[in-house]
Amino acid sequence: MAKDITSRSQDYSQWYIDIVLKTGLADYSAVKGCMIIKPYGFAIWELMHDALDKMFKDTGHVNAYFPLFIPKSFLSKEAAHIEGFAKECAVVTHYRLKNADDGSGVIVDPEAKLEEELIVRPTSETIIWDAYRGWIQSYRDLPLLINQWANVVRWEMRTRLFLRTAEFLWQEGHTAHATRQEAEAETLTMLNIYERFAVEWMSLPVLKGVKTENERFAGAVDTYCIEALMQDGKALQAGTSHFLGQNFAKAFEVQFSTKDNTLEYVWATSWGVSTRLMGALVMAHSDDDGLVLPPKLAPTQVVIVPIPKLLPELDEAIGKLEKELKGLGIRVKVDKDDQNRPGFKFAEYEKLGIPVRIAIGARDLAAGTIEVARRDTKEKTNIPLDGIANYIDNLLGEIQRNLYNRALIFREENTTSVDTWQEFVDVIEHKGGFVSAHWDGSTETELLIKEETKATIRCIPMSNSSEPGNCIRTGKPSKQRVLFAVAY
RNA sequence: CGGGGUGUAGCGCAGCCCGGUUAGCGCGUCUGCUUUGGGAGCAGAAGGUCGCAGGUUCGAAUCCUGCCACCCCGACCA
Repeated sequence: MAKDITSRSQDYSQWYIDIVLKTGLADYSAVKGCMIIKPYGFAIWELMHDALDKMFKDTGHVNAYFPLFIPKSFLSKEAAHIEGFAKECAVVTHYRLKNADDGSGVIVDPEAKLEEELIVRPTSETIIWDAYRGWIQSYRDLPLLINQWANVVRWEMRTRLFLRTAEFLWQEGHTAHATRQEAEAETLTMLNIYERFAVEWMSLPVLKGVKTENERFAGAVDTYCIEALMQDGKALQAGTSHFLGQNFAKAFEVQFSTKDNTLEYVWATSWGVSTRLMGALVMAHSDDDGLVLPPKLAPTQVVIVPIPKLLPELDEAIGKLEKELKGLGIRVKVDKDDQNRPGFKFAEYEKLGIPVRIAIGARDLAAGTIEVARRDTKEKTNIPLDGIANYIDNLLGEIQRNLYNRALIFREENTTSVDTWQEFVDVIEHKGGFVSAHWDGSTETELLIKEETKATIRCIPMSNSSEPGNCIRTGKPSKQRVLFAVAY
């Protein structure tokens, strides 16, 4: 086991913190609840960004940037929306500092009070819809498919690295459509993109579903989500896509002329994923030795460790191998550093989660093989040098799939269908994971269950078939099962 | 906002209860030599306003008061 990482069985929460801090993904900062994303962590986020950004653009979206500050009055225009965010907004009240008269340092200049206070965006619906009013006049202006990559601030009581921080990075898509059907289709298109990203890039199985009224985004008509299961049996919402109906169009008076020359409010969606995905990535695959990264999101996919002495012919063989791998588009690093010994490097790269490690020394050269070690299974194999690049390329694909399959099996083993309250409580308390159970559809019951067990309804799965039954808690009739879990 | 914890070298800690030379230890760093197929060995060296501010005392890392910061757990939430 890694020297400096707490084991999962000992303290899961500390394990997560150790992984994040000690693999250089992130660090705490001078500001409470805010984090520094360090170069290694940011490199992973950039790979996520690039993959998602391409998917957005391939489906017709364009990027733009809206202001960090939102006039206070905007937030109060949509009643449900403000209610959802009011408690966690940072407010800018002044615009100038000055030196204190007593020389004790700088103070806020009381003379420089803003006429209208500014809210640091917790999300950008309001400022964007205020702008859309001016951009949309006719059906010819629709659809409007805009995304922005930005930071947002939500003043959380309790924060956790990546999973919940006061400031975080995300993308937020905000689209406007002429018809309800089109907006609903857009909501689902984006949900499917998130699912595809989770599965294909993060090797993360996710469940698509609809949120209950209680868990819905403030201001949305429907909130769809992808939910993932972490290794400790807790659920994590990994992405959301909202059908906003005409709520924001009405709040911000955004109307358009139809072909029939009538005035109608536009239909809207918004959707987002955040740096929280980094947390999901860590908690889905990593182990007591450190990070385990899916190859597609690994900043370095293959590391080559030469075994000293680095004689000219060994150096030459490594150079050739590096070139071949790069030729296949593989992100490869050669560690010729003479300061650290191979054993140290092995441990270090395992900690960093690099999917494939190649060791090559004089012994291998003589035998015409190299040692290939995969991070996911810890297997080491001697492979002939001949045709090695293609072998590695395939191996990366296999690791990507293996991580997904492993996580999928874990989720299946940790999804339990229950029909009695006793079973429900027992599974939530002892086994964890997703619990599929009947629910009477009322918010009161949902809140009651939450109070009694800490479990919340993660979603009403979209794959659900209707199945009559009785509510797990109240016994009232239920049309279908929903998914409960204790969540992050 | 409640409960708990921490703050001493870059990192991890001891010392504090019971005040007293020059504040220690491990890791890391630097220099040199030997090493190198799973976290190297030896020798030497550098590195500290002991979280901040007061107080008690001949004397404070240590006792007292106040403050600050961060972390963990809980309530709230993506």
